[in-house]
Amino acid sequence: MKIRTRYAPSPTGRMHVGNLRTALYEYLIARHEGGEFILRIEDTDQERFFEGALEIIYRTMEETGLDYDEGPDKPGDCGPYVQSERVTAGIYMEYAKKLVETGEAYYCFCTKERLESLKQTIAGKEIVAYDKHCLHLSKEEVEEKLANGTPFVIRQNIPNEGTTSFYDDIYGEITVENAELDDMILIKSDGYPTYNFANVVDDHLMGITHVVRGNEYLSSTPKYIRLYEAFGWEPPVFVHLPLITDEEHHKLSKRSGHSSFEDLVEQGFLPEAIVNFIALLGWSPEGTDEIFSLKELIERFDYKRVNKSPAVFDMVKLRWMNGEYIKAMDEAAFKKAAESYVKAAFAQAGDDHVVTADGVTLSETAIDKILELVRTRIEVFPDIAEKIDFLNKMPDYDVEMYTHKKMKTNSEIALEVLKETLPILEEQTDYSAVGLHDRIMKYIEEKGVKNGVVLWPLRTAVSGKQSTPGGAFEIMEILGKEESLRRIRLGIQKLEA
RNA sequence: GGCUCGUUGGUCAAGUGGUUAAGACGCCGCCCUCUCAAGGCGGAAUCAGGAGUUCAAUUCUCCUACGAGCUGCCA
Repeated sequence: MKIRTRYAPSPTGRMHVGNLRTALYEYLIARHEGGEFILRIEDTDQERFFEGALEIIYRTMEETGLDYDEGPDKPGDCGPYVQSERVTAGIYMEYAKKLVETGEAYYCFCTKERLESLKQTIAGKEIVAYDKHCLHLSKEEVEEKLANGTPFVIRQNIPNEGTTSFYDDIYGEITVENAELDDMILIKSDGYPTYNFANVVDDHLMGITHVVRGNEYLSSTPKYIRLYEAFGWEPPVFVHLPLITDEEHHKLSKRSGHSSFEDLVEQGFLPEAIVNFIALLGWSPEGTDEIFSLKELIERFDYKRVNKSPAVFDMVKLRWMNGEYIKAMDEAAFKKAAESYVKAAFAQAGDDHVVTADGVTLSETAIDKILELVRTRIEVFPDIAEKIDFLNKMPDYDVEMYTHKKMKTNSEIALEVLKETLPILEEQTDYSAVGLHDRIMKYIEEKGVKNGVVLWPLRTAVSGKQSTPGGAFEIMEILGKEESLRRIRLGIQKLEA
């Protein structure tokens, strides 16, 4: 049988990484076997509906590469793919009534007040266990209330004896006492189905073979099983996924600031890296590889290897992985993605140049050099700003910086070196890194000192920073002759003061 | 409270009735080197606790502890 999985988000906001991982695994399970993957929108809660959330879902699926075979915007044989439209079509009410007819469900007219009176507080939590009050209404009473328009819900009728079991492909056999199962609402008083009911009906009607979802549904799955049985339907394969938590081992929440795909993209992460990273949260492949494209994930994904225990979302490792993706990008793609961050680090920017706060115009080729230098030094694009701030504006630095034990320099030596190299650099016309290198190395050789003795002061003078992407030559090449000399003279001034 | 699930280094994790208990991130050190990265090499660090089964338990069983989820006319 062909595998069919579905991703069924509700449009309530940004896409949570837990949901994204569920979508990913559903996609992978289907694609690995050459099966089908569909998108269904579960918008049965009108109150939580969020304008624009649908677009977020479409865009996220697109950016992550999770292409689906059927969905609201990809008609198939099981439409409509939006639950509110299915409500209009009367699908859920029809199935709910079938259950009422067979005694598997019943109308409930209980008021909010009565339900409230059933509420009890246990261990600080309010708990309602419905008492099947309306199950005992006579047929006539029900007809009458229905006829005079009394608001109602339809509840599932679960017996108080016996047990219900099911097999989860990850967690194994799970059994629950029926008495533990509340008579959950199938159809709400507004005529909309609850998630629980719509999910079962749609999964069956849409031919879903593998239901993949978060761990939080594990304990309510027996109720779903009873629904399948009540309808006489074959339950699907269940694949429950472990939770993704924050560093404190709590369910990843919006407060963490990186709970959604969109948050992560805003922070400069690449969709490919995010997908790769979350694929490894709760699943691991055979072997020790960790960097996988979506295509490779499809080939290697075996859901039987999914873990049972929760996984902490580790930003540090995500950052590392993103850095790996940055390093692996081809030049053009990297430039496209990083250029705007480089330009933003300067006072002014044009199409093919940039002007520093110190008034120096840097050409397109200088920008390309910067891009190259920065590439292996960042994990996320916003890191660029801090790395190159000194190019935009010469920082005010302490002369102490010229003293470096390992480089065997101090203020006196630095002053001497700067004074000696200044005329050489004034004469020098070739300001390419190679040209500068050759000329200065010649000087170092003549002087008979270690490289650091000369290069540390030069780099310091030209950058004013303890560490920089690239060395003295690269920086001078980018800055150009005039600005480089200006900075060196500034250094001499500082050292003489 | 009840029910369900989980627990291998700080984190992601492999793994098995007998292993020197993989690998990755991070951390530390060394090499390279004009700084910082990158790259290379190496190091520290793990089977929650207690019983039981067994010649042998990280692995199987039970208990405890801890954590999480559910207990909504949310999904």
